[in-house]
This record gives sequence, structure tokens and C-alpha cells, in this order.
Amino acid sequence: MLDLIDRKIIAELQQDATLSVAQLGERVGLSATPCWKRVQRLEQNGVILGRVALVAPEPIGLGLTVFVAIEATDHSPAWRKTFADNISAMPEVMEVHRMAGEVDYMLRVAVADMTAYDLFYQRLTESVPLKNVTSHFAMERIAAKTAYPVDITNR
Amino acid sequence: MLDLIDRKIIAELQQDATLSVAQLGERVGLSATPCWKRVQRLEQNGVILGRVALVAPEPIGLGLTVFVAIEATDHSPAWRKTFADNISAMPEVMEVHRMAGEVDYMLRVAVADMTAYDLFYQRLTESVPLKNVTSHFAMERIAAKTAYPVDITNR
DNA sequence: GGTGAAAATTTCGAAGG
DNA sequence: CCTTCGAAATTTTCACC
Repeated sequence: MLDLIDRKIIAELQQDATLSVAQLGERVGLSATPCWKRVQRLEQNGVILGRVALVAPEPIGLGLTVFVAIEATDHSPAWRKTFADNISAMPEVMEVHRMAGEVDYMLRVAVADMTAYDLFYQRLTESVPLKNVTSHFAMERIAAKTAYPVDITNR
Repeated sequence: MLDLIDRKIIAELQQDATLSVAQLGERVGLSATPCWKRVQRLEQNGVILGRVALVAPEPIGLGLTVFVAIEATDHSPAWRKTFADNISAMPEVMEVHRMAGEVDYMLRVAVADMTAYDLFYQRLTESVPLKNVTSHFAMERIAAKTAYPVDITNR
């Protein structure tokens, strides 16, 4: 499905999406046209989801990251749907995962500061009944990347 | 520092980095040239960090997300440095945060499956002495975005 | 998968309000 | 700080090998 060259293309484009197909082809050992065709296919197959600009959170005033562990009150499909809809609509929520184990949901939230987090927290707890909410505050972002590793070892 | 138009530019480019300056200018109410200058400035000031392709984890065989909560054995700068260096070098680690509270570090890890996670876990626990490691497994990714909200409310 | 080339777009500076 | 103009440089994309 995804051969070595596809993986190389993905690796490059995850690092720099401004590469032209000519430059990209050069790096993966292909001329422009077949390279372009592969990129097209990867986009149409939903492997490449899009190209976006990555922005530093601090300059835009969103330097505080909080991980929020949530336990649900009930475990019905209806509750889950309501929760998912509500939570997804909140702008400060960057990630939502349904978890295995004690914690039912894990969120990653980006806010300006504690005051902003408290406002979020209040909206969160008002929107859906929750059994337990535990907030874990990040002091320092040591590393963060969007590029998945595509080494041959990952097959 | 960042006026309303800059914020609009950031919002657009976080959604779609393939926009030409002409299209971008149209959306934010500017002609191409000043729009281009603003984008240049945002890039030079480190607000825009780069443009990347976003890839779906499943097709490349990295469908399992794990949050790893770590407690450190000691809290010296030397330990932290060693830990940061080691952890940052591991390809499956997507995010590393130093935390406040009980948990000292929170990681987000992307792996193929449980087998791959176990291999990671072993490498992790071998690399640096750790007091406690708790793995939280994601069953379903309900939402994930890279675009920070840049509403006026975020100031 | 590769070549070549036409067509379309984009970048970025000049001139001016 | 913005606008329009414009030309050079790239890039996309296609027909054909």
C-alpha cells in the first residue's frame, strides 16, 4: 500500500510542506511528475490530510498547556455523544481521546493562563455531568512535533 | 504586537498553508503585497514556525496513542537534562511536558500496537532511572487539531 | 517511471497616496 | 501602512515515450 518512496515523501512533507514536487522528487530519487502523482494519490487516499502552518503558542498568548483527565458519570452511547459534541466545540481543546482504564477521557487544552483555564473548567463542568475531573498543568514544553516517524521499522 | 489582521492570517494559515498570498489577502482584507510582508514578518519573528503536511497516523501504522505519566527518581538539573535528551531522541515520542504536581513528566507517544509500545516502554525504562511510569491507552481519537484558536477573546 | 514544455501562479520590488 | 502594476522566476500539470 505504502512503499518506501511514499514513506520518504511523507517524511519530507511532514517536515516541510513548502517543497516543490521537483525538490521533493530530488530528495526521494524521483523526477517531478511521478513524484507529483504520488503526492496526489497520498492526498486522495487520505494519508496526507492537508498542509498547515505551525504556530508558536506563546506569541499568540496560549502558553499554558493542561492535560485534563475525566471520568464519566455514565457510559451510555448517548452520554458519549453529548460529551464528544460539547467538548469538540470548545476552542481551547486541542485533543480529545477516549481512554482505556480509570480515566475515561484525556484532553489536551491550550489556554492563556490560569484565569483562562478556570473559565474553561467552569464551562466544561457546566456542559455535561462529570464524575471526576483532574487537571495536570504543564510547566515546560520540552518537545512537541507533528511529524510521525515513518522509518522502515514502523511497518 | 499582533494586530487583528495578523491574527486572521494566522487563523487562515493554520487551517490551510497552501493559500497564496493573493487568496490570503482576499480573506483578511488586504492586497497581496502587504499580506505577503506580514507573513514574512510572522515567519521571521518565530510566530509561524513552518508549514508542514499533516498525516493520518493509521495508514502509516501508528494508530495507537499512549499518554505516559512519569515520576522522576531525583529532581536535579542533571537528571532532567539526561531525561530530556534521551526522551527527545525517541521517535515514537510526539510530545514531552514537564509537569506541576504528582506527575513530573507527561508524554504523548504514537506507536503501531501494544507490542510496539512494550518495546518503547522497555527502552524508556532502560534509558534513565524512573520512579514510576503509568501508561494511559487511548481507545479512540475523538478530536485533534494543530490550529490554536486566535479569537479576539484570547488576548 | 521519465521528458519536455506550455500554462498558470506566485513572489517580491518599484512607484505613489 | 496600504494599493496597484508588472515582470521574473517557479511551479503545476499534461501529452507522450
